[in-house]
Amino acid sequence: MLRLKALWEAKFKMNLRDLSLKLGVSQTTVSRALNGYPEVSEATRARIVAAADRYNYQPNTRAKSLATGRSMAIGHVIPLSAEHEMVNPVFGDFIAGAGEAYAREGYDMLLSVVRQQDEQKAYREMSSKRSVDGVIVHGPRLDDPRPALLNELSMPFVVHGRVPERDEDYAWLDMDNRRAFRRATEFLLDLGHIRISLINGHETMDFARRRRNGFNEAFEGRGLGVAFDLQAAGEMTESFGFHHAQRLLALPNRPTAIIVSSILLAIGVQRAISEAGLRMGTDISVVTHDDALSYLRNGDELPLFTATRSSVRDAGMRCAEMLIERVKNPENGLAQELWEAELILGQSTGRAPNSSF
Amino acid sequence: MLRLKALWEAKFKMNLRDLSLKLGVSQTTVSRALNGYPEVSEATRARIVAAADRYNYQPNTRAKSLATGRSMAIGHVIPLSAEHEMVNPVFGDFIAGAGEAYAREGYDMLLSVVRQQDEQKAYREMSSKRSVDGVIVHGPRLDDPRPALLNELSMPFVVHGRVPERDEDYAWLDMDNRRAFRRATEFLLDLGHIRISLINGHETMDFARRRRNGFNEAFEGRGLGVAFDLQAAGEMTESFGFHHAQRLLALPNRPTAIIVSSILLAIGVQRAISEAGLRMGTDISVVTHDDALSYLRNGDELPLFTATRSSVRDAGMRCAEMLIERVKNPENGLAQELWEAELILGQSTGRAPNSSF
DNA sequence: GTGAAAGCGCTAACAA
DNA sequence: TTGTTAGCGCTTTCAC
Repeated sequence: MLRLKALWEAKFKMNLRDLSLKLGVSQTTVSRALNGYPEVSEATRARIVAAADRYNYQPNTRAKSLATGRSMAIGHVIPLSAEHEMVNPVFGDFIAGAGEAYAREGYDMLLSVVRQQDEQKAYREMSSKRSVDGVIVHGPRLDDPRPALLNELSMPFVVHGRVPERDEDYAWLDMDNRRAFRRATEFLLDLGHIRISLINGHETMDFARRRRNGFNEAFEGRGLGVAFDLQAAGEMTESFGFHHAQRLLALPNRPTAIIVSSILLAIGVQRAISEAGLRMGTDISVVTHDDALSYLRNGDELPLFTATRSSVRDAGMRCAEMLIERVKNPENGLAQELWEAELILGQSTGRAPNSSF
Repeated sequence: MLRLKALWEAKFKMNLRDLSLKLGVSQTTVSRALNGYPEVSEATRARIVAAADRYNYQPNTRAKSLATGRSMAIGHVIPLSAEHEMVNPVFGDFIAGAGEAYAREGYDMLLSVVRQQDEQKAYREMSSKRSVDGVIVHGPRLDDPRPALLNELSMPFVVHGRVPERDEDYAWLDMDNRRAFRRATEFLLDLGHIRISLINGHETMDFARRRRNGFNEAFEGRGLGVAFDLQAAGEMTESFGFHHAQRLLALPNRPTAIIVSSILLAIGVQRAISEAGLRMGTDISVVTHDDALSYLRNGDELPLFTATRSSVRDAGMRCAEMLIERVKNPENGLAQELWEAELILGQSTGRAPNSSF
């Protein structure tokens, strides 16, 4: 049994010392060879690389980061929606993209899911425990304390989104939500819709404010008054979408189009429309956020709006790249990128039922 | 500038040595006091704890795990759907639950998002780089090589779900998918539905097989033939749900009820129903998987089926607890838990339009 | 081009 | 009850 263990250890739990002993060179040389330092003869390097690979040697990350002072990990603090205790579904897509960048660059991804009241503590801990080299900030809010906190902690970070009224002194990547919602609204106005409703998330979230601004701008740009009675903001849940859509559909002068700000809201809205016996795309147009990729693969036209699953994924990858860049070269300037939202308006966004087109 | 940095370091980058020097005791004593060892006088412990807290001292995790040999981190390897390059949306909920358990127990959560072909490499790396103490296995498949691999690597693990035909020699937690789908189908049969369709995920995924088995058992239990023409399995995407539902609805003898196996499929199905001008719950019943919590908070009846978002969250928490337990006491037996699915059938699952009820 | 030795920040025998 | 000391596995001067 003990022999078996020893054998097994010999095969798998190889460390730098073991390897250097086996090769008859010093640990230093092995380390240098494997880390691509130039002062190793090509012959030795080749021998070492071959052995490392033959014995399946991988450096112990904990030892490595203790020695280098870099943890080679990036932290993500995921806020749990307060009322709802659930994670925003776009998060999975963001992570998929970020994960790809981390894998490529040799970073680990550390996740911490916390309630909002524990958020600051989570960042402080990541900092004082030295568990990450940088963090991605998700879901910036009005008066968000995080950029200041992270600067105080000297923790490199990139914000996915922007803090309202404040986008000077930190690195961020954001979709142009205002522009996207303006374009979508204009598209519906062009089709002859006038009674257009917006079902949005709470405006403590930056993107929700920007989306409403874009929506309003479309009306103002046409010299039309904004129908404030058709705007709503709430929890981005199926239930809110369902109930609010029911309310809208029961209106004497109900909207002919609805712009929906999130996927969960959209599910509820769809259900309300279907239960009311209305046809999407005929009786009522719905512009929403969709699983674009799966439609695109089928060559379909999309019932689509703003940050689609695949663009969130791309954003995740880019945020990760920006942060890694920042961690490696802290002296470089702050990258700030505003992305054009993918916007393909199709099938479910038909004409207004009584438009003159 | 250098002075500022020193000041700052003094305030935040406190380490064990600094703290012990400041207190005039040895590092050992500080370590012992902070880690709750009994052989420290209460007076010293109190002083030390107070100072730690005053200077915001947190042990460096990398150093700690190098010294202890435990990394205090759990790994999750998230498979990216091959065709689709997206993360399954239930994943966010699972993570939320798991994250809570990790936070409570002082573990970090390490995520690695990989394409299926790189999956084994990801596990091997986690093992050889010593970055985690254990892993959660997601989405077990037919002939899944992971349990064997992880056993070979002596890496503690818990499977969320089960590997088909094989549930003896590893720890797992699964929803009783078979039973849940049988109950849901029976419920529809009781309401007078006969033409019931199942839109399922690919049967390489264990839960999909079990769900179909449950569905079929309900028919068999009533002495009814199973309508195989109404069963479909495909990618769990909105697009597949949409197109397949369109096909079903165009049938001369179209189903009066549809059981849908995932949230993305359901969105597509809803859209097809709405575009066809049919009413959910009146013309056609849909049994699906939903954002239960947001409805429950409103005291609504649920249009609900099997692993709801909140039960996935609970499963995540329990899997994490099982794994932590296993990491701490490897000699204990393998925990295996089969959970009853939450199942509240409501509003959208009305009677068959021409049933005799 | 290679190696010896110190040290990253912590824990855990072993002594006292 | 407290302190001394020797690592954990790696990187990185510095000397050869």
